Amino acid sequence: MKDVGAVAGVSLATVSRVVNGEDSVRPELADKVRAAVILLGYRRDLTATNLRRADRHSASIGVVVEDVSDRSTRLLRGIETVARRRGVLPLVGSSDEDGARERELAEASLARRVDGLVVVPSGRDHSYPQPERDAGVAVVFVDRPPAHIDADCALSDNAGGAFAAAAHLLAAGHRRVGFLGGRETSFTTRERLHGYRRALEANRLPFDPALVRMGLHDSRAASEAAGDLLAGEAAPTALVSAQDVITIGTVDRLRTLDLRNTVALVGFDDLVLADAVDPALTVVAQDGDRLGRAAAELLFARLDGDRGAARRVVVLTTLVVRGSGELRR
Amino acid sequence: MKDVGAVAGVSLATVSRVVNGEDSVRPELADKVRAAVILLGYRRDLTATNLRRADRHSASIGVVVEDVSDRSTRLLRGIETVARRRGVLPLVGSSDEDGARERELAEASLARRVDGLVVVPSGRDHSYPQPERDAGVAVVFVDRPPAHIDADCALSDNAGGAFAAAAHLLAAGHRRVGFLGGRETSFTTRERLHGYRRALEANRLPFDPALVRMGLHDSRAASEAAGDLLAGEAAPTALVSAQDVITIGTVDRLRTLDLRNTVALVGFDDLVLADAVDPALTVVAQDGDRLGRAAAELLFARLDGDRGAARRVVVLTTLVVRGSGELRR
DNA sequence: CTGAAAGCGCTTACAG
DNA sequence: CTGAAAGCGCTTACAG
Repeated sequence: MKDVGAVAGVSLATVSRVVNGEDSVRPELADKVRAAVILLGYRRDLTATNLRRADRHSASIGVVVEDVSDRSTRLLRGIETVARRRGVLPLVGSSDEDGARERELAEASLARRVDGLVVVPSGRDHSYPQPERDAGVAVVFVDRPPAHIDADCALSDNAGGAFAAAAHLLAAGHRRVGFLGGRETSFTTRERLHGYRRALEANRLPFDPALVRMGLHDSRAASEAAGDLLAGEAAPTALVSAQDVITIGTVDRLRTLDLRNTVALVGFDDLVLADAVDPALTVVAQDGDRLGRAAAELLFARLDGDRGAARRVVVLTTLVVRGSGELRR
Repeated sequence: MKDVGAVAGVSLATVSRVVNGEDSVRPELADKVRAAVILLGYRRDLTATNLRRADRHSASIGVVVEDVSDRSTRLLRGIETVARRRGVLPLVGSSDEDGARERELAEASLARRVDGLVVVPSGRDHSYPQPERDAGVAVVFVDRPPAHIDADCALSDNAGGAFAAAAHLLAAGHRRVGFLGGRETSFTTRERLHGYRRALEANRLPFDPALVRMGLHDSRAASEAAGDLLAGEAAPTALVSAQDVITIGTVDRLRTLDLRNTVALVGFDDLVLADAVDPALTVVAQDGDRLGRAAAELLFARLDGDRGAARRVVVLTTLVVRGSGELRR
């Protein structure tokens, strides 16, 4: 900027004013400055701008997701979409569900003076951004509620989705509907189990633990659990899978057992080839993009001055009917 | 930092030294400083650090991909993995294959003084980061080669993968192998077509344009093209699909035509439920994670002082045999 | 309308 | 070993 001023024959302050689009500078001087800017290929240093500026906005936010290459991709895109409208760029990191890493990543963003933070919480305590929050950094959690901090949060309607999945199967006449779930330490898993139970209740059916398998962490475990369940005395005639990897394992097992056209299945989370499988997969689809947008909107509302109580936004799921869930009893 | 100094009863310079882990400070003073840091919840402002520091490293890089929620997810993860080892955080953006947006995003990163830039190039001219590059910012392109700039680049072995796909089908006895490709403006598409042609040549078969459909931009177009191809006089007995969306459309059409166990298929890019489809999908899998890691390694090598000529790294693909590609003629 | 100067939060020679 | 001071690239009252 100093150099630009030298070339244009004006002070550094004038260059700053032109670069910032102030209209107080005489047009001919402004033109000279702009010419010098182009000549020198000058680009303003936003980090310095940010350091000096009164509002101190870095136009970047920190985003800590579970895994940028997996579950969180659409979420990230949703956040990006909203952020871009404001010229804000996300700094991203994958926590891999590790609370310590989550915190490290969040603090790494904070050290770079982000204006806000969106976190998919993994650890047991999410109070760590409180100091920055008090200093005006917006903090929003997404996909799961945080612990030990009263902050905004955007969630998927996990219970509602699982309810819809189970209710759909019950409506098709099934009375023995199994549930294949992930680890019960997971908030989303618990919510989905809860939705399943509510659907049973609504149909005046008892909750039968013999129809439920939890703690399935990958598709292999899911495949085994499904095989187990289906080999039992009073095997279920329909299954709810609470996660994409579980659905994959279950589909595999139904195929092996030649039960794919016999045992109905509704999965939670949509899958790319869901249409190509036989029968095509009926699923409860989450709207990751909207979830991300909701989180980003909560965040920017805070940056825009919203001082209200912490809000919780729930994004609805959609039942996508394709075939596997419509096999009648 | 000023406040910390006041509380600890030392100068700002001493605080800086302690925070930076210099061992020149007397232990008792250092302890006082650390106590004050904790007391005040002080966290260093990396942006200010970066502004003053001699080396001027911001410990962040810019990453512009096609779409964080789609094709580029594993790539992004690979970059993140390598960057994290160095405490570097990526600023990410999706270009949606729009050259102007790509440039905007890259420049937005550059304005935030990133140490390097990884770009999946979309536009026609990628010389825009040259000024910063001259100033020491590392610039690497990935997935496609850039134009009008002589820079490092990490690519998938598109030609080799397509060669392997076609050769695999030819080895199974097929003589009429079709090719379903995307837009020919795309570098990867052209490379894949080229690999397919090389496989024909290697088997002394002529290239027959009647067996090729290009410009397929989504699964619906692919489905139609596949139907078209298979309805012809001398329909192919095997197909190579050059992209994931094309594979999805093709699988759908083969199923509709009841040809899925008759016409062999090898797809480019792996898919989540590839195992669950009947027959399971044989594909040429790209290693997006490694591609991203390769790009990041090129970048950090430059930051570490590598001044050699621009390098091009090619990441190999893998043929994953599952069934659809092993149907014999 | 324009410039000289202070200062954002830091680091780093330079003295002492 | 420690501190006072200069300065990184900018913005912004304050004069003129």
